[in-house]
Amino acid sequence: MTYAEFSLVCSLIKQIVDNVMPLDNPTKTLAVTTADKVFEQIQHAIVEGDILAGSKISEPELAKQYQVSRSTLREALNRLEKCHLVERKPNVGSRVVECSIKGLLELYITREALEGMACRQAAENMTDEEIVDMKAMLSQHSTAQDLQDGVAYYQEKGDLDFHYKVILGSHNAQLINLICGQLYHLVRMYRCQFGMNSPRASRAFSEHSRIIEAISDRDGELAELLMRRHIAASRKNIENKIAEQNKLNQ
Amino acid sequence: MTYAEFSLVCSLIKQIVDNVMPLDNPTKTLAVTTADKVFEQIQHAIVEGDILAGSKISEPELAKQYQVSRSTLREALNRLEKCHLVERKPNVGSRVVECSIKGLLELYITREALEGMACRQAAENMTDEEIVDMKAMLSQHSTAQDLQDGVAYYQEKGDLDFHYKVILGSHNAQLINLICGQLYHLVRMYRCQFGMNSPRASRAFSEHSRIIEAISDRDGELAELLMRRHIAASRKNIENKIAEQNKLNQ
DNA sequence: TCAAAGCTAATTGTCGACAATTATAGTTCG
DNA sequence: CGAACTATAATTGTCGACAATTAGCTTTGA
Repeated sequence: MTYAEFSLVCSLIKQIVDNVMPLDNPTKTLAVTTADKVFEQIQHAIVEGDILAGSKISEPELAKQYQVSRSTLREALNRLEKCHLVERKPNVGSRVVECSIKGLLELYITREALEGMACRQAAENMTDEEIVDMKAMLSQHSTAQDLQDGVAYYQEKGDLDFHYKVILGSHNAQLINLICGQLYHLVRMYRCQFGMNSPRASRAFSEHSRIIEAISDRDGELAELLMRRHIAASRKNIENKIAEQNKLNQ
Repeated sequence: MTYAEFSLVCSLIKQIVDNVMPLDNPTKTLAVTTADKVFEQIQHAIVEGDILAGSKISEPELAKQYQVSRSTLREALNRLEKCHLVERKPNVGSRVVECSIKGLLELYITREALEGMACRQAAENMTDEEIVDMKAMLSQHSTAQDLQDGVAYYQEKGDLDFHYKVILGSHNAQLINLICGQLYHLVRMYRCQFGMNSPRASRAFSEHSRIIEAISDRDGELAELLMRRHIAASRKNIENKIAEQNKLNQ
């Protein structure tokens, strides 16, 4: 196999992977144990609403459904609990987390705090290569409208890619773990369940580019401010939609 | 039993509990299952360094030591993983988390972000009763120097009480869970292992009272700013100490 | 002598069964 | 008729054993 052929195969594989599970974390480690695989399957099912939010989880039933023993399933449930997708009460059982408006707003408040700080840290700690890479990604996204099919999909992916790159750029393991490993599963769940493929795309793009500029200037304070505004704008956008809907219902 | 007697007993019980496990979270739910109890015991052992940081955990050994089956011990390990006190690699095993200076600083950066936001939310969401309660606590701490024994102890407890009250005052379940349920176990671990009964007590006290003032004025922006400075000051204090020690070693 | 391969021992992951707790349905009493 | 109690069924927690994987040591070959 020539190197050119090898590269082609690699890019094809990457494309397939991106399409099959495009919204997964960059922190995700590939599942080696069966509990891991079951965890991922249930995670997808919860995020996409195949298992209803707020519903009770029957251990024997799910174990049978996924063809594993109850111990293995419990192991999977433990990981789901770690990323706040299920809650467990001792001697009572597990429930899928509920999606409430209050919960959604609390999540955005928390994101504002954490990602704001991550952005400040990114301005301080990102390598020059990482910054170049991020600029390249952004300019690629700006010319990506010719990808006719699945525009909303690519918008969401573009947004996530940007945020992930900033978070990883903080080089702060604590922040990375909290945001990518825990919060973002919930974010994705809310996006799926509330059908939030936000129509803020164009504005978000210009906000993204200003944030990158601040990071590139190594201006941590500005970078944090802009990221917080960016997330707060999303939150207010949601609040407005809710207020609108309430007005219609009255 | 008269009501007066009942009250006396209650206060005595509270005092005992406070002394036995004074530094525990307000979010802690009492252990009902044996896995819970084992979890708490190992947690204490890790935080206080009885189980060395960075050391490998042998499941069979610990199971025998705590007189439980390996499944139960694994359940406990899962909860320890949830509060970032142990890390697990599939098919390899669990290790107690390492205490590094980098990790400590990352932890404080994260606290700054989260507690800063919690403080802003507290200014917006705390009830008047909660504010009164917090002011009372502060004035009690200011006159508590007559508690001769264990000054450092009471200083630490006072500091934690203050922070807990602010965090709970945010009324944001996400923030409360992240900070109290996860970060603070690590904070306590670092405090124990690095012997950090900070000598910033007097300055910290005045900082606390200014924060409460801002909350009382419902000035969220100022409250956040002051809390972030308060935590950043702790961090810088640590950084200075480390720099000092490095100079001595050279 | 050093590196690599193979083997043994120990550790982790998974399973099914039993014990303890909780939920449910039926019954009885006021 | 409704509320409280009781007995049964179902679910969760815990246990010990087996399978799969990894680590350490010995052996073999260059």
